Amino acid sequence: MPTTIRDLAKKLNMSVSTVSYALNNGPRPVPDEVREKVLSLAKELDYRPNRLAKSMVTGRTHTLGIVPTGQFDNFVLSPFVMSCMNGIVNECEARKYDVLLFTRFDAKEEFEVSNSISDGRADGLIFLAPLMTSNLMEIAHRRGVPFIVTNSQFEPHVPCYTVDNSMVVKIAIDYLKELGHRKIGHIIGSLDLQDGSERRRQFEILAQGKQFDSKPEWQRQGFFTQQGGKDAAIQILSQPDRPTAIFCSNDEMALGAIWGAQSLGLSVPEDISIIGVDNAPWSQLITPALTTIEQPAYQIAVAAVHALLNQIERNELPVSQQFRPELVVRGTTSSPKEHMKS
Amino acid sequence: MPTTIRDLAKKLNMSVSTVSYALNNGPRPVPDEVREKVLSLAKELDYRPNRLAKSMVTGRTHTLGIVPTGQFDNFVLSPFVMSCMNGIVNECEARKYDVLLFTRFDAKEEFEVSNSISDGRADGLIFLAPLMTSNLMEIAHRRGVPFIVTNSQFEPHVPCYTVDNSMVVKIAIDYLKELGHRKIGHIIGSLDLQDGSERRRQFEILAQGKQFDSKPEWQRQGFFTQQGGKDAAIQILSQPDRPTAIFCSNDEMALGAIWGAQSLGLSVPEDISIIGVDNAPWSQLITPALTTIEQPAYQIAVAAVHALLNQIERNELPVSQQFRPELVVRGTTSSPKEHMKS
DNA sequence: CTGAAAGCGCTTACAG
DNA sequence: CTGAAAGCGCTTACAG
Repeated sequence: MPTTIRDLAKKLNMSVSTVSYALNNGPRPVPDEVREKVLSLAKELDYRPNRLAKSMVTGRTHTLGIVPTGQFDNFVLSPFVMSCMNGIVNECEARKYDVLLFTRFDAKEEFEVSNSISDGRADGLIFLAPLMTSNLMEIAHRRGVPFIVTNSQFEPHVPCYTVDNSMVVKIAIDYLKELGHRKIGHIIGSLDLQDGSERRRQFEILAQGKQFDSKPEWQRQGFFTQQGGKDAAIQILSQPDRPTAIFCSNDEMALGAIWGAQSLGLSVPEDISIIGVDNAPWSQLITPALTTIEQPAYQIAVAAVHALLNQIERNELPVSQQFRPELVVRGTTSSPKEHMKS
Repeated sequence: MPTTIRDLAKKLNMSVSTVSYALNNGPRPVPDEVREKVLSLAKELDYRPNRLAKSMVTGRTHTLGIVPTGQFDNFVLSPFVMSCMNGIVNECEARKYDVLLFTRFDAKEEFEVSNSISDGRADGLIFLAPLMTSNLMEIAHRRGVPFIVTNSQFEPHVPCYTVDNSMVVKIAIDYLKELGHRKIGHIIGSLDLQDGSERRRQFEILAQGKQFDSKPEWQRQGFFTQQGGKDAAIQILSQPDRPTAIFCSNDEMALGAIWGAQSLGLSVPEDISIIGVDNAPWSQLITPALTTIEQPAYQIAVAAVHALLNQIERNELPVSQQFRPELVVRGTTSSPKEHMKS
C-alpha cells in the first residue's frame, strides 16, 4: 500500500492538516522546521499525493478531455487532426495539464461518451471536428462542462475554432481562375463533417455566381479518402466534356484524384490541374508535388486550448475564431491547354 | 451542482446503498420496481456517476497512462509512434479503457512525470520507446504500478514489446548482399533510443563478421531526422572510396539520404542504394519509392496493451515479446554498377 | 430485504 | 500556531 498523508501524520505525531499544509507549502503557514521534517519523511517513504482524492475535494483535475469524432484510425490518417493533437498536447504541457483521450467515440457509442465527458475526470473538453449531427456539445453545455470545438461550426454561442472555409474555397478558385481555368470540378469531402459540407457549399455559391463553369456531373463525393478521391476523379474525368481543374476538399482525395487521372492516361498538371487542402506532410514529397491550401491546424489547436484554459481558470468566456488559410503553390496546377479552356 | 447519489436517495426516501445497487444493477439484488424508480429519477435529474469518487473506492480507473519519450512533436513525425498510438487507442476502446496522455515527459520534467505516473489516475502505464537512460520504469516497478514498455529493451524482468532489431538489420543486409553489394554504409539513429543503438550494434556485428565491407567513415549519426540523414549521406558519399549502399535506421533519414545523394549528383538507386526502416505512409509515395523494413507497430501496441490489461485484470504477468520485421522492396535499391562493386 | 455507517485520501473551514 | 472534524461522491461490509 502506498504511503498516505495520514501515515505521515501518525509517524510524525502531527495532524493531517499540518502535514497537508507543509506538503503544499501553504496556504496556511508552517514553521520551516516542521516543513523540513514532513518533506524529509515524505521523501523517505516515497510519498506520492493521490490526485483522485485531491481532485475530489478541489473539483479540479488539471486534465483536458479530447473527444474524437470517430475511430482513431482516422486520426493517424488525417494530418489535420495530428497537427491539432500536436498543438493541444504542447499547449497543455506548457500549462501543466494532462490530456485524457476518450476512446468510446461520438459516432458509435454516444451514450458511453456522454457519460464519460462529464464524469469528473476532465476540467474541460475539446471536441475534435465533431459531426454536424452530434448533440454532445449540447449535453456538455447543459451539464456546465467548459468546452470548445475545433473545425466545425455550430450556433453562435458554441465556441468554435476553425479555418475560414469560405476563404479556403475562394483562394483555391481564385488561383485556378488566375491560371486561366474556367471549367472546374469538385471532389466533395464527407458531408457530415462541417469542413466537407461547408467547402461544398462555398463551391456551389461561387459556381452559381458564375465565377466559373461547373456542372453537377463534375462534383462527386470522395469521402475524404484516397480511394474515394480516385473513384470520383475517374467518374468526373471520363466524361466527354470534362473540367480542366479539380478542387479537392482535402489532400488525401487530391492524391487519389491524381492516380485516377493517370489511370485514364491524363497527365497532371498538363491535362488536369489538381488542388487539395491541408498541406499534408507527404504532399511535398510526391511527384509532381501537390498544390494545396494549408490550414493552420497547430495554431487553431493552441488558440482553442488557450481559450478553454482561460475559461476554466479565469472564467473568461471563449469567443469563436476563424483562421486564415494559405495557398501553397506546387506542381499539380498549371494553365489549361488552349483548346480545353472552354 | 450535478445530481449525486445522495440527492436521488433523499428524493426517493431510500438509502444510498439501495440507490447504488440499483444504479449498478448489483451486486446486491434490488426489486425491479425499486430499480425502475431509481433509474427513472436518475434519468429525469440527468444523474451522472462521478468517476473520481468511484475510482477512489474501487481503486480502479479504467484508464491507461501513456508516457511519451519526448516532445509530442516527435509523435507526429514518427510513423512508428503514430501506429503505436493507433493500436493502443483501438485496443483500449475495445476493452473499454480510456487513455491518459502524460504531457510532462521523461526527458525534460522527470520529477513531475514520476509523480504523475503513480498518482492514481491510471491503472497501468505504457512507456513509448523510453530513453535507455530512463529510470521511470524502475520507479513504476518500485511503486507497484503495472506497466509495459514498447520499442526498447531493458532487464529481463521488464516487460518489453519490440521489433527484433537484429532481424531488422539482418534482413536489410542480406537483401543488399543478395543484390551484389559488398560496400555498405550506415546512417545511425539516436543512440539514446534503443532502436537506434541496437541497430547500430547489429550492423557492427555483421560488419566485423566480414559479412560485408564497411569502414568507420561510412557510418554517421543521423539522429532519426531528415536533415540528419541528408548531412550524414553527404559526408559518407563525398569520400573518394564510397559504399554502394546505405542502410538507414529509419525512413526519415533514408529520405534525407536520398536528397543528400542527389545533391551530390548521384542517382538513386543507380549510383547508390538506400534502404530505410518503418515503412512510413509516405514511403511509397516518393519517387523512386523507398525500399524499407516494416516493423509491425500496430500489432506490437495491441499485444502490449493486451498483456498490460491481462496483468491489471487477471494478475497475469506479461512476458516480453519480439516481433518479426518484414522487407518491403521498392525502388531505391538495385544491384551496384559493376565497377563500383569493390 | 434494506438502512446506517465506515472508508477511499485528500483539503479546508472551524475551534481552541 | 495547530488539531479535530467535516466533506468531496461514491462502494460495500456490517447490522438489523
